Amino acid sequence: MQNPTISFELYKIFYHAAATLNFSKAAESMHVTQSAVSQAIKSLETQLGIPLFFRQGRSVSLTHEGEILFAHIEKAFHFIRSAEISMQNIKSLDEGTVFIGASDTITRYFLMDAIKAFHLAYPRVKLSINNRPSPRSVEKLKNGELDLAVINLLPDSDYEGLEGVSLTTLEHIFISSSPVSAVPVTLKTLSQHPLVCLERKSTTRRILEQFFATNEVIWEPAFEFGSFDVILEAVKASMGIGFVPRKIAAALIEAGELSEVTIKEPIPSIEIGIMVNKSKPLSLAAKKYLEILKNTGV
Amino acid sequence: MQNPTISFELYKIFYHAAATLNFSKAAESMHVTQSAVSQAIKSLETQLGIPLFFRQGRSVSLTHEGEILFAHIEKAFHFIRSAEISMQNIKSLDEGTVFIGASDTITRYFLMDAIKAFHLAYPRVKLSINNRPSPRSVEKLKNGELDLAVINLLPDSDYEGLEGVSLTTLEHIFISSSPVSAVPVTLKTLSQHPLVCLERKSTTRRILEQFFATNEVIWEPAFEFGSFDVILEAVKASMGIGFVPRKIAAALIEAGELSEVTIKEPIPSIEIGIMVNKSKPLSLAAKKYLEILKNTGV
DNA sequence: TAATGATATAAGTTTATCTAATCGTAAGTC
DNA sequence: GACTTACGATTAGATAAACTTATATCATTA
Repeated sequence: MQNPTISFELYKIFYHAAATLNFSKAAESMHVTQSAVSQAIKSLETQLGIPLFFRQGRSVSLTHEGEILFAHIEKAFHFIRSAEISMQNIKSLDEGTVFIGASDTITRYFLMDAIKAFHLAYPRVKLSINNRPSPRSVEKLKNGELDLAVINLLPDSDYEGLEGVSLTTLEHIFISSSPVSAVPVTLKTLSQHPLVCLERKSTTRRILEQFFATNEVIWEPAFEFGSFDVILEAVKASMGIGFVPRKIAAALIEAGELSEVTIKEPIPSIEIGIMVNKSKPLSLAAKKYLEILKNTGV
Repeated sequence: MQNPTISFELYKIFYHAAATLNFSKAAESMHVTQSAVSQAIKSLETQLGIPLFFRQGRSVSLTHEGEILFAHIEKAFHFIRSAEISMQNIKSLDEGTVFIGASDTITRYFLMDAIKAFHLAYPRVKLSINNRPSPRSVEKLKNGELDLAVINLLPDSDYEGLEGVSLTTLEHIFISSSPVSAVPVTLKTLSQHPLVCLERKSTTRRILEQFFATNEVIWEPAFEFGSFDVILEAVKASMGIGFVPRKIAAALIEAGELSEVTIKEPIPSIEIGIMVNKSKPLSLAAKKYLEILKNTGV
């Protein structure tokens, strides 16, 4: 006798009936009639083959077996209630997490304002920022680990299953501690100076290599560092000419601590884009973050 | 927006779907079609207003929110499952408790065999024997604390709401350490001897008092004790003539350690009966115990 | 004794759930 | 690359479950 399992809905009704020990009040609290509760309880008792209540006159009480059942169902009920509260909170942005992938650089220079604004607007929603190089973020996006990723859009990459929009253009410049020339110099001229750049696997480095290759200039970096911070310091210390996104050097150039070295050849720029997984529905929180990110004029 | 609450049944379906991450398999395990699961999940997502799964191609996975929901629902599910297992066990007499009320004396001399037999037959079912005087057992029976009570049936008691059957008749006799007379003596004669009897509130004592009163014989006990064991010892020590249920003295009379003192006047006897609460359904275990009790020739 | 407060029951209706059939799509296979 | 398989979505109609209304029943209380 493989029984057609008992509907969980009956347990909900049982919970209310057992908790109040009054079918009419239980019915009221569930917005149904007393008759419905009465029938549901009867059905549960029949299906279990065990009487759960005993009715004496106008009051009902639990049988011993009913109490055993209630002890279990009560716990189950509370877990379901807390599940529903959790879902409520997620909807009202009172809890939840947005999983974001982005490189260190992008996080620091493009996401920070949005992160701050989001936290101000929805202080209970966590932002889990996964700092990985763009290709890793793309992977994680594809297998659903991330809600969204802000990455360097590379023309030859495989973005199947994803979709996104360009957020901004990342312009690169050369910088030095003091002006090199009043007029733009050629790349060839520039390559005579020691160059300070990011380590090999980075996007910025790839841009740089491609730039030299396209213009058929032989070069070699004098220094390689892991972060733009260190590069800026190195350039300030006159160790050489640096290659960084304009945005990163902007403040220091403004302050007169660094100078831009203009180049005759047009420096390639790259797109920064927001990507999401086409088949993964965006949570409300993620949508809100996206909104803020797009509005926080980058 | 006071929402018509979500059917718990949907959570059951969600549990299976999330646990297998395969709607078809989940459907199979619930003996429904894949379509039903698909629709139920969709309905749950709609009602919650939160996507729970993301479908990419032929595989589904949980969204972050889906995982949060699952974490809760999983626990609830297990509690319900254990509730159902408990109910199963109760039905198969693999667990459960029978609550029985009876006086010490009745328990010892009338229930013990049945208790042993029951325990042998259903070793996992507990017997909770509540040893109280009969009137207390009747009270507890009325308010549902007991499944059944074995009590002295007194003609003037209020057994409303209860029902029961007579189990046996409790015959009382007088006993002494050695034969008093070859022929029955009168109650008056007997009252000349020191009498050893049970304490005032007991049923046996009441019977005795009533017996003397009916026959208009003035008397006073020489000794009052709290249990029949002590009375038997006192009589054996020739401290006086005792008044006890025949059943209790039978073995000792048989062994020649005590003698019955026969009386001219007919000694009243009392009925011992099994009572249950009319409106409280008997558990299967209680039914089985009753059965055994009735068959264990008392 | 009548009124009240509670549950049970019967009949009919509504609603929710399920099935069957079909489609769409990604992933394997030859 | 075409074929096949595995899986989920969708639709429409069928079925069963759940609910409501109305009434009966019963014990308590006024």
